[in-house]
Amino acid sequence: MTQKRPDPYVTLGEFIRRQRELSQLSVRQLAELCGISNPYLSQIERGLRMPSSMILQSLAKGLRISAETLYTQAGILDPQDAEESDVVKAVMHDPELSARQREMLIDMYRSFRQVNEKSASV
Amino acid sequence: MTQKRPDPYVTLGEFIRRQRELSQLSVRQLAELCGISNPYLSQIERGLRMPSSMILQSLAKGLRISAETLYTQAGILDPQDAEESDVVKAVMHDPELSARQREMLIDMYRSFRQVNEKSASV
DNA sequence: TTCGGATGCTTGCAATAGTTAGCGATAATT
DNA sequence: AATTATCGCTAACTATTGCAAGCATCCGAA
Repeated sequence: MTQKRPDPYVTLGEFIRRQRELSQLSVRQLAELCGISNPYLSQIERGLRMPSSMILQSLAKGLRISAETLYTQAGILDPQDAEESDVVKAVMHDPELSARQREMLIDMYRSFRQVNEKSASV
Repeated sequence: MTQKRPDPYVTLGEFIRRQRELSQLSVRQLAELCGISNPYLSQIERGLRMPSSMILQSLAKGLRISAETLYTQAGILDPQDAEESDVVKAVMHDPELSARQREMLIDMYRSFRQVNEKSASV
């Protein structure tokens, strides 16, 4: 556990917006990717609408994130998983990788996190 | 691995009804337990209505089943997610990465695995 | 400047989720 | 037999989701 969590109390909409911006997508682009209308996505991000299960599933696919994570963010699923540094742990425990491959994956992961942190602070 | 599935093609409603009957509950009883109206539960079980995320969550609690199981039954969560490697799952769950970064990590991981498989078989 | 395109947002409207009231059937009690 | 209670379901309604059309702003090119 336990990297620091960005914010314990983000709403689903804020989370989606953040993910979208991290992916450098406009509202319209993500909306089309998910097969939903752009005004509706805008409303979801601002918390004016509560998307149905199907819409959430589409959003998860569009953002390439697990639906469970979205549900957890939405407060719909119990937040027992949703760990951040689990990536490192899982990589470390995978017996099918070589030591060198593990190292590369972890380095790459950490550099991504670092880059994101810097761009987020601006 | 995953529990054995009762039936490959049960609908969400059929699944809920079966669970309810297993629990020896009437429609009204389960409905009250979940805080929803009994006609609505009846409609869900017969496949006439598609419950929202919140309702599904209530049903999961009432039936003492993990919400993920219900979501999978509803075809909302991909069952194949459960079969992914821990690394892929962890990457998919990481909310701090962008969609593109996740994709790159997963691609890289898979190519590693593939390379190892080939060299191992020789 | 003026135009064209991309950005996010507002506004009605159609479709569907979810409710309250109540019906007909069955079963147990009096 | 009559009453009472519980069963699942129908009907009619309200509330909310999700969409198409369009507005206002900004930015780069002519």
